[in-house]
Amino acid sequence: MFEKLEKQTLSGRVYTQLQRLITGGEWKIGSRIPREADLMEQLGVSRNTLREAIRGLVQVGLLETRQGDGTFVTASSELSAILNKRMSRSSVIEALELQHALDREAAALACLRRTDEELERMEHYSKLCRETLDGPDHDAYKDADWNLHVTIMKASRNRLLLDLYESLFEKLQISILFNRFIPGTRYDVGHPALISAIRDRDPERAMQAVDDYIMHFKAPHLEADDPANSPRNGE
Amino acid sequence: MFEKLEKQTLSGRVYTQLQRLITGGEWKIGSRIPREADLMEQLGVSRNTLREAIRGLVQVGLLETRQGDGTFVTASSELSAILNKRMSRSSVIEALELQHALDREAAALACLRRTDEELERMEHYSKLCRETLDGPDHDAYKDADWNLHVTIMKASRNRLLLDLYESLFEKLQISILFNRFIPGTRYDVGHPALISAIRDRDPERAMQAVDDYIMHFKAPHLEADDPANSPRNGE
DNA sequence: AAGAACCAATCATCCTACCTTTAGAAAGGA
DNA sequence: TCCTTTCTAAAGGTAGGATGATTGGTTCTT
Repeated sequence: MFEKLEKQTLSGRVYTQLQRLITGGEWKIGSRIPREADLMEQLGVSRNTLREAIRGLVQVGLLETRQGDGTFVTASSELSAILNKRMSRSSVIEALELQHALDREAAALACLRRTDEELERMEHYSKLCRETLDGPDHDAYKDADWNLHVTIMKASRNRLLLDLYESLFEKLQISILFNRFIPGTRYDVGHPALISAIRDRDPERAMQAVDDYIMHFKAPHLEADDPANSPRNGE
Repeated sequence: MFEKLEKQTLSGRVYTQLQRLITGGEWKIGSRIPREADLMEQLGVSRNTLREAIRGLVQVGLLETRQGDGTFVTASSELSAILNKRMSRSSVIEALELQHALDREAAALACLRRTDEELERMEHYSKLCRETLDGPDHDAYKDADWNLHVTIMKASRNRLLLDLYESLFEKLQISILFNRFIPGTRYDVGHPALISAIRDRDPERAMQAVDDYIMHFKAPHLEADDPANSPRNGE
């Protein structure tokens, strides 16, 4: 009969609006948001209402306030922010094992669902990896590697996997850099095998390829840090 | 030389205290927390400060306020609360694929890291599943099945996997129930094979067992709901 | 040029006041 | 007695002001 009318608190609506600005990219990560007085005026709400909304975004991890300085954007999605919080209590090993799980699933799904266009993009980034592996520009390799993985995630057609994966970003970057300087191994070794499997739509081989390169990443961390060896895994 | 002095805002500290009460279980899910006036007094802070903390917990998803009624506990961990928010926008298929990824990894790790005591618990729950599968008590089967999976997760010695898994609970329960009423298949089929593999510490067989039973769960959802068939996967 | 003192911007906290919603009690009518 | 309506107290929602604390930059002194 009637459409149900808005049933959210004012500060809740302000929260949503600000959140949209952040996730939508209007407010870039690292930038300072307008001061309280300006936002009060632009939004037409009182100081308390605005502050409650901002406090919510701070606790979720999207904003960070520094007294005497301003309020700054620190993350772009709630999931990624909370997962970051959670991740700070996790070991690199745990993150790697999660990556392993996600990579395997995505690789298998990508075999079934990938488009030719996506396959081309994978090959492009793989080529970039090869080219930058021994070069001086560490970031270039890192980016190419990351883009390759994300492309595979997207080809799996599962936003949930992709969102989780992107939230792992920071923790995994550490590992990528960490491993890059270990001599005697080429860490793009898994890429060609993986992409070839995805090209042939062969999930078994794809997962095997993932196993292989995750093993390489994991090995250096394992000696001193295997949870099986240190029962300090409590809360 | 000097211990670094507290560097958190007051409302931030209040947030942490309240959060501990929730995650610690002092404040049960569904219960109403003391009213603002009482908390102000007990914590020794002003209403604004308290409200900012509460607002934070509301946005994270741990609390829910109802004007004129009170404030109630709705979840017990930040990750699970946010993941629930996120999950409500996901299909059952996406959740199942994430479960697949987590189950596989946990099964493989459990092969390496399980204790004999954990193996016994798995066998216990598996037995419970068999006994309750055809019985009238749906919840008993659901619980046994869930406990079995969680035991495997714990045996993997990776808190991160376990936390994510527990956050999937609600969405996956739907699927478990959904599948239980499809005739002609016994859905505990995968359990014996999985546990046998974990007993023998054989990751390959364990993962194969996971593949098998997830396939069963997934099949009924697939016909109408394969993301590969419907390109409505955007945001 | 280096250091100290100052100042303006900004968030943090607290306070009081009033409004809106809700649940439940009280009153009234059938 | 039972149902409906009305009233009321309690709880959270919103508002605006006053003051304190921190930070970054500027200006002044040496």
